[in-house]
Amino acid sequence: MNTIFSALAEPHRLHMVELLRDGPLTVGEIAQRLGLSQPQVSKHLRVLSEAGLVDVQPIANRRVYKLRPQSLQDIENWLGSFRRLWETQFDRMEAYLQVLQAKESKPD
Amino acid sequence: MNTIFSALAEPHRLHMVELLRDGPLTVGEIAQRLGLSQPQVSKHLRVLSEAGLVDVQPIANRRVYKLRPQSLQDIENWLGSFRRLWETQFDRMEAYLQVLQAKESKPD
DNA sequence: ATGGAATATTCCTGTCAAGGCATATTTGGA
DNA sequence: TCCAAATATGCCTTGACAGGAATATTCCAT
Repeated sequence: MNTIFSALAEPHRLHMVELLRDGPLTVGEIAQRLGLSQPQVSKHLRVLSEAGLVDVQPIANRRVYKLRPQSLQDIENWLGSFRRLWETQFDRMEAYLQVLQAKESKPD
Repeated sequence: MNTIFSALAEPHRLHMVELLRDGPLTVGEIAQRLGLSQPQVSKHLRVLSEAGLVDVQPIANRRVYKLRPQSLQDIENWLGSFRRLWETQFDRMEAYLQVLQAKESKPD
């Protein structure tokens, strides 16, 4: 999970992921569309690959990169544990303040 | 979106967010539970706050931090645009390979 | 076999961010 | 008013990472 967020933290990499959302692309195509150098793209793709966000498929000279749906599902699952935060009115702020108050008047 | 991922990319910050999932906490409590120094926690909370991931509520001496559900919803929405990747069998790899083949035999 | 295209890797450099420490700031209590 | 607790901020150092240029690698076509 940490690795995934780190990979997406880089603006160009995030952009690349969003670009691949519409289908697989080769390194050169990505470089061209984003106006980046080829080595730059290769290195970013390496990071994305190691984070499990993309898959490679060598075709002759080129390498076709595509998103790996599993990684996005991982994020989805992680988000799931927070879902009650906005589905229910799960705030607990008031309850917590009372706990603080209790500690005020009766510190351990 | 970029800011959010950057904030979550830091292991300690990710840990803090997961800690706040169970309810609001003060700076000191977070520092204690994660075994971090107080300034360390304050600085990380600042980043999380600027990314819109947490809210603060001053109570006397202390500051109670809580998750901001809206930010998590933002991630959810972002993920939404990728959902068809795993809901439908949206691969396009085969189709793309044919496009590549076409370019092979007929380059521009 | 040779050359050229597509991609990966290496080395180098500059930048930025995290951690540690000290210190400022705010607040309540004696 | 003065002190102590809780938190934030500033300064400094160090490590990691992105970008650029050059080079290595792989593959196809001739």
